[in-house]
Amino acid sequence: MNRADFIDHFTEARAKHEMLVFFCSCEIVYSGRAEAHLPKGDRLIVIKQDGVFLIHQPEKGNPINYLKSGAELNLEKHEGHLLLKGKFTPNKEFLDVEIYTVYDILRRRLEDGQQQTLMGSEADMSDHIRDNPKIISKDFKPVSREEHTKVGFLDVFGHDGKGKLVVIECKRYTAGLSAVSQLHRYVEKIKEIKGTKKVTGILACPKVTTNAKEMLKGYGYSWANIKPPQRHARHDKKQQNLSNF
Amino acid sequence: MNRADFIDHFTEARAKHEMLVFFCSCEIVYSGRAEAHLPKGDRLIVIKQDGVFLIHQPEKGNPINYLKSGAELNLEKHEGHLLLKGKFTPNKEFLDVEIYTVYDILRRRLEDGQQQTLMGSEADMSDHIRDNPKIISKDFKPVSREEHTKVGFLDVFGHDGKGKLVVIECKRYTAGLSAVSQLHRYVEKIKEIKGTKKVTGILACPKVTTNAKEMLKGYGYSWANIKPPQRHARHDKKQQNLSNF
DNA sequence: TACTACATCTCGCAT
DNA sequence: ATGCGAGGTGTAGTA
Repeated sequence: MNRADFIDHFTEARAKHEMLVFFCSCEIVYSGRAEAHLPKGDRLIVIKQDGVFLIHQPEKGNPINYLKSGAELNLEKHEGHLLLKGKFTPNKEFLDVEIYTVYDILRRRLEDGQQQTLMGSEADMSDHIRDNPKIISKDFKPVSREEHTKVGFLDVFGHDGKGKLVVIECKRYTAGLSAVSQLHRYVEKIKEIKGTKKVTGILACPKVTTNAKEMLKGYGYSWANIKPPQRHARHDKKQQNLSNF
Repeated sequence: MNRADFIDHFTEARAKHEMLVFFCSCEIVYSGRAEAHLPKGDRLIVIKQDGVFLIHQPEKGNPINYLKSGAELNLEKHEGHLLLKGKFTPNKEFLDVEIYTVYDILRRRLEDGQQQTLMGSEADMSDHIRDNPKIISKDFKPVSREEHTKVGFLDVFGHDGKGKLVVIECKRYTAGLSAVSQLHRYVEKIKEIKGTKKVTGILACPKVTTNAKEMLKGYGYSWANIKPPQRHARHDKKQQNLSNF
């Protein structure tokens, strides 16, 4: 597309805080938390209303380059190309895009104040355990949930009714070595703070890797096979649609 | 835009593996690894050539909803709206988008086979330490780097020339509690495997959080203040441009 | 601001 | 396929 038209679109879109997307051929240099270079190719560039700057290749899910919300963007006219310079000052990050050809462009003010409601997070799991402690064991008595202390953030904390403290770490999917390390860190800290050795750990998750299971055993901790709660299992049935909401 | 035109654009774009982006008003339900609902609002929808399906709100960096590469997409005609149904079979994930209005649309086949070169990763750090062991300490002798063992993945492994084994974990930015836990896990496993207590850990990174520093000390490990190597410090100078490459 | 941990994390790599 | 850990992780929540 015409170079002068693109400059106008860019300038107006930024001034009016419109969403701006375009296809182009470009070459990219990123400098900041690392140094990166991407040779010339076709990409989708997205500039959001809040300054978010995304560059997508035609495949793969993640942007190949980006700047976060609040980035400053400037378009420089050079001979033979345009230089779109992005700057994110707080982190001293720079994203420079040498634009050779702009193929197509869209811009529009989008209105959206909606937030997504989500079910099945780790917080939902700890809620579920707190409300249904029997799924951990007959004796488990929860005391707190999602507690932020010097210890760390304990998903669920309680005792077994026989004087032994219990730390529960929830994971919504397969737990690996790092989950066991995390649990261990909490247990050790509780021991230190409470001044007792009678503390144990439970990993609550639907699956544990083999190595993690061994490591759990080595520490004398245990695994509670628990799935994250999903209220709406609509897609397991034959039919599902939006009107369920 | 016209509903029949949109259907044609969608169908052709998918058939020709073109990139397809459009602004629309829509309502969204995700079901799979969690259950989510996003009420009606204006969004940018991106469908990539490989089936990646992204839905962006007008602010914030991450897509509010998405399906990974390989998703199947189907457009159903309903009365009063279109229903764009995405399915990612491997994970039994479903993303249904009820489209009320399509404002603008772009589609094009993008050609890009380029890969980004990146400097300053954690691997670069471990390289750097291996080649310059003195930055850790006068005595440190590296033995291996980026080694996959049953223990896990050791960034750098070596000894101090006095019979003590040394495990080094690199972090490119601030190391927190989890980094110390990770290092501890490696050290403990090495002790077990080698059958010796003479093993210590070093955290190599430019910064450590206060709590992590305490935890390190508690284990008797140490911190090596090391920055990830960045060959091109162009933006620290007055001038930078793409032709440096 | 610093710190912590989740995430529909994603991604690559090695087994 | 599974396991494991990095990521320019991003993001939210809290002290």
